[in-house]
Amino acid sequence: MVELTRKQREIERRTGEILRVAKPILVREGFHALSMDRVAADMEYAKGTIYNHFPHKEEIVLALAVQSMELRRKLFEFSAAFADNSRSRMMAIGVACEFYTHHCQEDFVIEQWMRNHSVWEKSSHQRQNLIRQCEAQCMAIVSGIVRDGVAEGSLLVPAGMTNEEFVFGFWAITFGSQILTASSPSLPALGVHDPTRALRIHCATMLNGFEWRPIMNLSEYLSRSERLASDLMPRLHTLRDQHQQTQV
Amino acid sequence: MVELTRKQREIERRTGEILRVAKPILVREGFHALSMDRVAADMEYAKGTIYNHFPHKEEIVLALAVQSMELRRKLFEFSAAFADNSRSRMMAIGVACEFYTHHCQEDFVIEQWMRNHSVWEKSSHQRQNLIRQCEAQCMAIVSGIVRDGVAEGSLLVPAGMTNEEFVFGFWAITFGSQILTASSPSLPALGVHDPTRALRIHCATMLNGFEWRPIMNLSEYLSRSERLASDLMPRLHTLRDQHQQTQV
DNA sequence: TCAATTATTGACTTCTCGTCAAAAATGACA
DNA sequence: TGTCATTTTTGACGAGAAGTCAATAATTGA
Repeated sequence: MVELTRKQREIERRTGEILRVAKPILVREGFHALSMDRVAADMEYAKGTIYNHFPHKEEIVLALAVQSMELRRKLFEFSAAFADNSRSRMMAIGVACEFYTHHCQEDFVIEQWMRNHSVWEKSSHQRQNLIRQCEAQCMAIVSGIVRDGVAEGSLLVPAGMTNEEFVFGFWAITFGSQILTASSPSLPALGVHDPTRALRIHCATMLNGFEWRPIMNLSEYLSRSERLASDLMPRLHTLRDQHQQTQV
Repeated sequence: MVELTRKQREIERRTGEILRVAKPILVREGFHALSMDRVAADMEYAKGTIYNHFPHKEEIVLALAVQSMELRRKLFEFSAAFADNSRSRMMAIGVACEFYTHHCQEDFVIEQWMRNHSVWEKSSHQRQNLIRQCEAQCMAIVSGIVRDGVAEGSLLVPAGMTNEEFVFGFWAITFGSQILTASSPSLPALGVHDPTRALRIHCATMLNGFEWRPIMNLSEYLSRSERLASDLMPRLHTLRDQHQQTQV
């Protein structure tokens, strides 16, 4: 029994190693470059062994995506508890998103691959569910903040709109901005020189537009964001490094 | 000379046919399923002939993307001229985006493939530039509306923010919402039952938040959007059908 | 120690990409 | 119309990746 678990542990360890080898290939050279032969060669195992762990490379991508989504959830969990009033907590989520975009670029790239239709479709329901769960947990964290805001009386979500639909708008603008920043040929050439700052301004406008108190004017909002970011970011760095330790 | 052009025309016609054959494969079965062998077989030509037209399949995707972006631009051009005051014109752009998402789904899927890093990187600068141009034209149309709004005095873009950065927010939220709707496993399960309506509400909030006059309350905005949509949509359908005729 | 179970291996089949020499079609000119 | 240079088309081919599976090796329990 003890021996069995030793072997079992050995196998689990190798699963992690496969992911560690596959991640930079996927992130830096793309899905096409990630081949089972290559992973096997890099690890000095036979290809069949890799297939014992993952039935195809799409499953490797989803396994990586599970890690990335878990990191995101951890960042959200931590950030959501970092401030006191609901609006600041929402702003802290914004900081977490900025952190994820700028300092967890690899994970962000992986999330994009995960959202690729052909990758998603081919992978196991089990891992799909893990991702869905993680997504739901992230949503629960943020919509929880909205719920608290409503309960505090500092926010009124429009009639006929769920808290989650309220969150959806912020999710969409953050996510869309990330993708455009990463994939639109040349935002600066289009006149978009500082997408991060622009995003902050738009979020501020939305928060004010929904009258989420305390209302702040723009410069107030921006300086608070800056302060929040410099307080929160070091902690997020630690969190991220811890998370990466766990993956070994 | 006349003979030469006949041959030339024959070749151009076939380029179009390749795209017509490739489009449904890419859209319905994904990039992976789009193989040169398959296109050749479907058209009853040899593979080498297809390679005479396109050096690899990535180039086919970008050629399709050029068509899709041109359709988008046409929709924007038409919509931007459809209303009189600047805020309504901005709302008309929103309607055009909704139309594109719901009634030009194939083109939207193609745009996503175009934004895929490995596809983009491999394709010719010439086609990349066509796409960039189209993107810039779309941006120019929308930022033009913003400029007009500022000139009319019905809108004040925050200091230190370009018109394009102002547009960027709307672009991001619209685009992000489209991607999430298309790729997030189950928005309804997350509590997002009507993303389209949610998006409208968020856009309304942003427009009001930036004090783009005439300010409207939510129900006013939604009923106006609805009216604008029912006026504009039939024209956009015509426009789309015309565009598809040209591609033959 | 040995048989049963489990894990690993890499050769093999199938598929696609992208190339290129040979074959076919075209066109200009006598 | 016949000839020949040019252009276009063809499909066989090499390279390389996906995924399978029978043979081999390692591990375990008795």
